[in-house]
Amino acid sequence: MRRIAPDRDQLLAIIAEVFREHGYEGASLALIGAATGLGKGSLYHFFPSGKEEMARAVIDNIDGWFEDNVFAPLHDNPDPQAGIEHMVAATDSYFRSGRRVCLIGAFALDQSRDLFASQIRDYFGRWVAHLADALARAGHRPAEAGELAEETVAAIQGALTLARAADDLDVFSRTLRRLRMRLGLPANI
Amino acid sequence: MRRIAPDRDQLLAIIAEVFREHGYEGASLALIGAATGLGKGSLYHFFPSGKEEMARAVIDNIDGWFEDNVFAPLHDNPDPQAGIEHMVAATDSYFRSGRRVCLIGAFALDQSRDLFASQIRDYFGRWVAHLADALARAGHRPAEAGELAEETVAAIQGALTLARAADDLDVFSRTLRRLRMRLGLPANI
DNA sequence: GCGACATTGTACCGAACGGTACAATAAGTC
DNA sequence: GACTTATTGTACCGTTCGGTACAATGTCGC
Repeated sequence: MRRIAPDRDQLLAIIAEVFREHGYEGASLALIGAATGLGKGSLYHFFPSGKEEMARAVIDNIDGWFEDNVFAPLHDNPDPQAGIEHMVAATDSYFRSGRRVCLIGAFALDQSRDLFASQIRDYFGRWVAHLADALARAGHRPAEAGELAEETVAAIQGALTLARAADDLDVFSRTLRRLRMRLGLPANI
Repeated sequence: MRRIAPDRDQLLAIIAEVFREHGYEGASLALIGAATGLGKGSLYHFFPSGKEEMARAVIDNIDGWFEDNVFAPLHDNPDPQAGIEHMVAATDSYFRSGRRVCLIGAFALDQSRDLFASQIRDYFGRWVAHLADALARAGHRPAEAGELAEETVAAIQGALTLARAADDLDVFSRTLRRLRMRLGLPANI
């Protein structure tokens, strides 16, 4: 019964890639069908409310990944520095060193933000909050920790945009290197 | 006869706003027609190659505005600090303190980047190059100036994304304040 | 085997898409 | 006035859009 669960993760990953590459409007059901190998019958079986439900599920899935691999380590690791280190590494890995774009960031920019406003706000809000918390525990003053957290998350988003605009992956790795320094992490791991 | 878009610059500004809000795919000719008050006959009269030509003209128009109001001051002002100050003010003004999104940045994220790749790369490349030049003239070591310029442009893009995601304009103004400090500008003007 | 449910392919819908054709009208210019 | 060009409205094109209907097939417990 529940064995669709592991498959569902793969399915959502494929659909996410289509949304990532084409945006919400540009990701047609034809593209999604071609990428997943599923016809409309199957797609509407798994997502009865159609494209919007697919996008919502994709965002939830990404949010869950970040919750497990980024936010929770930031919050749970008794050593805040180690948690932050983990965040940087997971971020680099997730965005494939700049090859991948942030789907939720891309959604935030156009009209589709209105559809998913609360999910988008929640995702970025939790990222900033958990990072600020870890920075505060690492010794930063609370106000400074909040600003540095916001600056860090924004820098990652901006680096993804700029890396894709310039078609130069080094933009992203340079940004992570600078952030690492600013966050008080050792230069190399 | 009352014209809604008397001159080309105003027309392009209106079309730009539609692309900004809906993205390239989402900006339908119906939306563009409604926003400009022009029917398809007029739109195809001014832009014979259709939507792609409209987008290209809009990007050129934005690029030209930045050339005149941001890049040239950075390059021409004999006082590099004053040029950088001008850039920050013009940027704040152009993006309406975070209310507006960067159309070219948004285009860079999805599939439409492929259509406009060279224009997008050029825009950001010149922004970074001119800012780096001004920073070098202001006393930064060349390598450091390049990194700081890249960091600054990326931070602006990221702040626009985050401000819209969080629906909080303060994100943008806080970012500009931090950038101002890092760029060696006085805290207040 | 059976029945129950999960999954799929396919044909179809109305609406919207980008784009074209072209005649009607407006605006100069002489 | 007439001639020329710029601009516009409208009807239309083929295609694709997101979405629906539903019968056929697969998969499972029993």
